[in-house]
Amino acid sequence: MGVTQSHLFTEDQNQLALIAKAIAHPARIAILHHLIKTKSCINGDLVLEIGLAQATISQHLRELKEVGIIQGTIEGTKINYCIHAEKWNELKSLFQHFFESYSACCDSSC
Amino acid sequence: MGVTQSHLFTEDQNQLALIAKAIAHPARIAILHHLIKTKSCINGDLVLEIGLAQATISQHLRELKEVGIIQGTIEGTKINYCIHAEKWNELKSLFQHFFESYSACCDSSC
DNA sequence: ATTATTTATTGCAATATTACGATATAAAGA
DNA sequence: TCTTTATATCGTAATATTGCAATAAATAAT
Repeated sequence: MGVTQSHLFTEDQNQLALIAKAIAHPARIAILHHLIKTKSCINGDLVLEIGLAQATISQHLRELKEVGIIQGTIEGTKINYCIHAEKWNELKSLFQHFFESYSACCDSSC
Repeated sequence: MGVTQSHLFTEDQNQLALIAKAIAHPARIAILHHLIKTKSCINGDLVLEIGLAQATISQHLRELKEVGIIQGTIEGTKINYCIHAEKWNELKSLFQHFFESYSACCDSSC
């Protein structure tokens, strides 16, 4: 028990759920917001920006990296994180399709 | 420990995270897909459609109801669930804004 | 070589999520 | 009224997530 029954669902459903899960934490949204704002691909002074411990931020960064939404390049002892543009657009259109699959037809006639 | 530090983030960040969390499970996406496909606002033969137990489906429906993305109307002993159109559009534009806040400017120059 | 800086990882505690059987509730039909 | 049908809720087990201190690893600076 307690484990998601992925085999019951389609590839698409599982994938969209995974992406949503990556976004489903305010810290990770804050990280993305900050990476977007400071286009220059800022590293982990996210620890100062956001009020969480260094280990926690690092963990959130890893989760974002795992779904491919950000990428990091080593620069001396620091690491430059930034949005992965292609992946971002991919995810963007995934969500777009999801939301548009409904909007077409219906009024709330329930 | 173990509890999300919501006070560190903005209203917007917390809200978007909550919505993402509602979508962040393939069963809930499958439910939404099914409600969209059968416009006629089908009730809980979702239990047959999806392979999960009745109690589990009911729990997922509640979570979707709690963020307002679906609504249910009692109809005898059954309940008609359907997408809540206005909320859907609200969420749609929230995600749209989020994804568009980046797409404007950047290439993956990291 | 030693020390400082930056990030990742490990281990652990607190809490949340997922799933389901059992049971409760409530209306419909016999 | 009694039974059936449909849904919700409760209790509980298994697993996942969140957060942090401590520590490791790796480069830079002295």
